[in-house]
Amino acid sequence: MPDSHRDSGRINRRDLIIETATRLFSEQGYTATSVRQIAELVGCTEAALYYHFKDGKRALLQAVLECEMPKLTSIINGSENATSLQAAMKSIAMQMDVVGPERMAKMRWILGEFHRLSDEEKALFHESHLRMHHIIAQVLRPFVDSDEYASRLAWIFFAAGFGYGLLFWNLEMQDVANFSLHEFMETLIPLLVSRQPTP
Amino acid sequence: MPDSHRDSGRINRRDLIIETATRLFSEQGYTATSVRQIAELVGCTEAALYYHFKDGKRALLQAVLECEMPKLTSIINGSENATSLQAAMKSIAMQMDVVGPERMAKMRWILGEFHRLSDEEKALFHESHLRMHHIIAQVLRPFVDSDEYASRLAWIFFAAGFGYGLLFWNLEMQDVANFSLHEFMETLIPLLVSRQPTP
DNA sequence: GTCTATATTCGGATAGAC
DNA sequence: GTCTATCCGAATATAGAC
Repeated sequence: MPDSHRDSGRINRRDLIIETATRLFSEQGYTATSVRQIAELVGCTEAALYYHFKDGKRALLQAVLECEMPKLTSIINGSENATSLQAAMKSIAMQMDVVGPERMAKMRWILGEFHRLSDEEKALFHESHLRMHHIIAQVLRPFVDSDEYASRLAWIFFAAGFGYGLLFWNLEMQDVANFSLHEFMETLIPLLVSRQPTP
Repeated sequence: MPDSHRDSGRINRRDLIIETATRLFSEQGYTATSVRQIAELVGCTEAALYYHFKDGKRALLQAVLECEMPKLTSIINGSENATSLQAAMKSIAMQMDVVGPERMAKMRWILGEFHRLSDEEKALFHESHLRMHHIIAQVLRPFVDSDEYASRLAWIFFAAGFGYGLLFWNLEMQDVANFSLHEFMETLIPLLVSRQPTP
């Protein structure tokens, strides 16, 4: 990977292309987005785009997938020093609200495109989500009896938050049902902290 | 809508087209699927397809969306006469396992395509999911103190199951993490039944 | 209802000049 | 690195014969 330096305050063209492609793929889907359209929005020609991504559209997809997968874990900021299970979960839930529509759009897109990705591309997400789960489990660990239970609780919390986001933000259920993320978490978290390992 | 009768055991061609389109849209996405390909699989020409759907591909999408939205609620079969909150949830969870990859694939596809649908098309799903939530809430209602709490619990249960399905089946986390739907529910349900309205 | 044939537009991709 | 010009295949859609 070549150094992606900035020249005089503007990000270089290659990065701009990736950025633009990410937006368009997320909004329209991979196949529905044409190289032509990306080039237009970037402000260059298709030929220029093929200079940066020799293998064409597919290489661009690759780059988009590899890019900005990192800060998924930033969701946990500040949760490390929570003093109770309840506080830890609340802290994570707060961060979830900040994820915002931008990242959610990309998530939604990948969800739809996932089964068509190659094994290597899939592995990227598996790794990223496992890391995410692992960090949540670590944050919860001090307040439960076993690693095993921390892991389960982390999956449940992850899945519930994920499901809420998709139902209410992605499928726009918020337009027809009154249940804010805050209310959701206010109801869920007390339930999740109510018990230790299997009764 | 004209009568979709069968002629001598075979479903009529219009229905066959919808069925085929549903499969292809789910697998490849709307834009990635060509009218040509649908016609080939159906075993007719594009022209024949345009006879059945005068407004072309978009009309086909419409038909696919309107079709088979019903039996979402069949998930609740047998849960009506549960004798405890725990039993009711378990019963619903069991049915979820039966939904199978076919419906899940369509769900996944719609999730990705949703934000590009028209308001009328979106309304179809809002209605369907609200009905789903409402039925779950009704099943849970006898075992909790208020309609309000039944509603919240139903959303949580819905979102958690939804999130599990997408994470483990759709994003194929089952390949890299050991957490079966059974284990998930075995852990979640006891937590959800542990308390009544806000403490 | 279904076909053949065709119009037309748009897609990804490349060659070669600058 | 970026452009102009171009190739070619595939897409949606329609006309008109049977």
